[in-house]
Order: sequence, then structure tokens, then C-alpha cells
Amino acid sequence: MESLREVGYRLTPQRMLIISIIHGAEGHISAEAIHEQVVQEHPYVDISTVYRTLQVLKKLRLVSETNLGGGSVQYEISELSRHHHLVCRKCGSTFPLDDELMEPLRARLLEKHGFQADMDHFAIFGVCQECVGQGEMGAGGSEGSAG
Amino acid sequence: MESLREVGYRLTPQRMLIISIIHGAEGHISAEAIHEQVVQEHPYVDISTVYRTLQVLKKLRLVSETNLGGGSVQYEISELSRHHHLVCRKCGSTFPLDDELMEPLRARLLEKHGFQADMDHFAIFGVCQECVGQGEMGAGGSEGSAG
DNA sequence: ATGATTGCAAATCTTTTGCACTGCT
DNA sequence: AGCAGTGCAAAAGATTTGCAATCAT
Repeated sequence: MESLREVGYRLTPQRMLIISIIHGAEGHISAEAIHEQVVQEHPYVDISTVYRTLQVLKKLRLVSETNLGGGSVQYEISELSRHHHLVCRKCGSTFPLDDELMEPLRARLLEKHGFQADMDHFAIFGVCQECVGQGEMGAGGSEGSAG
Repeated sequence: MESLREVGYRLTPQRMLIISIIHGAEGHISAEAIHEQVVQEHPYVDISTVYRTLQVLKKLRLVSETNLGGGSVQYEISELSRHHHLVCRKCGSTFPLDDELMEPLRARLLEKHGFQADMDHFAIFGVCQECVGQGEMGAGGSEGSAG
């Protein structure tokens, strides 16, 4: 929280509130959901302030941003345990995925391409165990994102 | 191309044109860019038709969809060689990544979680070789908005 | 004091949708 | 002929921006 000030940004009540809400959220939370909670304590805070704060936090890499395919982007405090998500394109459920599984890939990217992959918060689309073997259903699309 | 008809969809000139444009594009192309090209040959085709066609093609998994963090989503014919992208959040360049590197991860997801990962067309954000070690760049610079 | 930050309103941008008409099968 | 598919216009939804007022430093 103090990191903001250390880098020259001002620590406003709005920013403190927004940060604590993202922190308090279990896992990810959308900009709109953040705003809803902010307004409960501080009715005149605009959603643009939420977005602007998120931009700052992203730039400082204090929060990670992930597109889970649900229309809006999800945010999460970066310090929290690194993990990723399996997103089922049939039933829409998401499953947490430990970072450990990504480690070999991360290592090989660095080794073979000199590429420092962020992969703080990955979304992997596919079909989950339960839906495998069940007929046709909804839309598809594979997409990766990291924050 | 005929796959559409085989599954019961109609093969209209608009769809043929759209498919051939995606096919002809080197790598990925956005909905808007598709529409721009479509209009050159067929001025009255609406962008909604492009989006609707893309939805069909996605559902049939004939095209893959990827968010490279540039505001709009990118599309690509799925039949083409499976590959992924490294996206540098400093300089913005993207580098192709052979699917081979993803195979171990895909295998482990299936084995440990029963999850059939699509991973047709992944985007991995991070810092590329050239930008690593250049220290922090200036303040207001470009920001790799992952998504 | 002063410039970063905010609230408000309105704009932007991408994508979706309702509806009457058209044209593929 | 019948209905999937289209063009048009307008809506929807997420995110951004201009501007004057405000407030952290």
C-alpha cells in the first residue's frame, strides 16, 4: 500500500479503499464489483476512479489482470499466491491451478528464448474432466492471458 | 470451407469472402481489419456479419481467437500450424512460439487434472530478451495491458 | 502552494442484437 | 418455398477522457 507513495503516487482514501477491497476479495474481482463495494462505504466514488487506480496498480505490477472470458477482466493482488486458472468452455467453471505446473514451461521459455514470462495469473481454456465426453454445447475460443 | 455446409450452415458469398480473407492473412487479423478488406470487394457487407461469421467459425473451431492485448481480439485459421505468441510488455513485439514447448504442459494438465486444454493459440506476456537487462524504461511509456 | 487526483458527464471502442428483407438450399 | 443469413440502425457493455474542483504532499 505504501509502495504507491514510495514511487511518487499519492495515497488517497479512494486508492486505499480500492486496494483493500481487491486485497480482501477472495481471488479475482472485476472493476465493476470493486466499484460496487467501494460505493457502499464511499458513495460518490466514480467507476472511472476505479479504472484509473487499476491502471496505476497494473503499471506498478501490484495487481495482475486476467481475462477469464466472462465479458470483463478480473484483477487480483499480485503478492498473493501465484496461481492460474483452467476455464472450461463447455460449462464455464474455472479451476485453480498451482503455479508449480507452469514452472517447467517458464524455465524453458527463459532458457530457449531468453523470454521472462510473467505468467502471474494465467487462464487456460479447454474442456474440464466432467464435460469431456459430453456432446456439443456452447461457444469456443482459446485465449491466453497473463498479468 | 465446405465444412460449413457439411454441418448445415449456408455457404454465402460473405462467408466465403471472410474465410478467404482470414486464410489469406499472414497470422492473425482483427474483426475490423477483416471488415476493411471485405468492404473493398463487397462494399455493403456490414461488420456485424463479420462478427456473426466469426462466431460460427469459432463454434466450429475453424478459427481460433486470441487476445494479444491490443484492444481487439485476433483471429486465425485453426488448420494452420499450431503456434503461440510471446508478447513483450516493454517493446510490444510478439514472437512466434512453437507448439512443441507447450506439449509437456498440455500432457500434465490432462494427466493430473483430466483437463483437455485447447491452447491452439496462446499469448504469453512477459519481457523479451532484448528488453531484459535494459533496466526500467521511462515513466509514461507503453504498457503491456495483458488481456 | 501546486500539481496530482477526483467526480461527473460524455465519448470511445468493440461487440451484440432486433427487425424486416434477401437469397441459399 | 422456407428459413438461415444479411444489412441497417441502434443498443449494450466495458473502458477512457476532458474539465473544473479538490486535496495530498
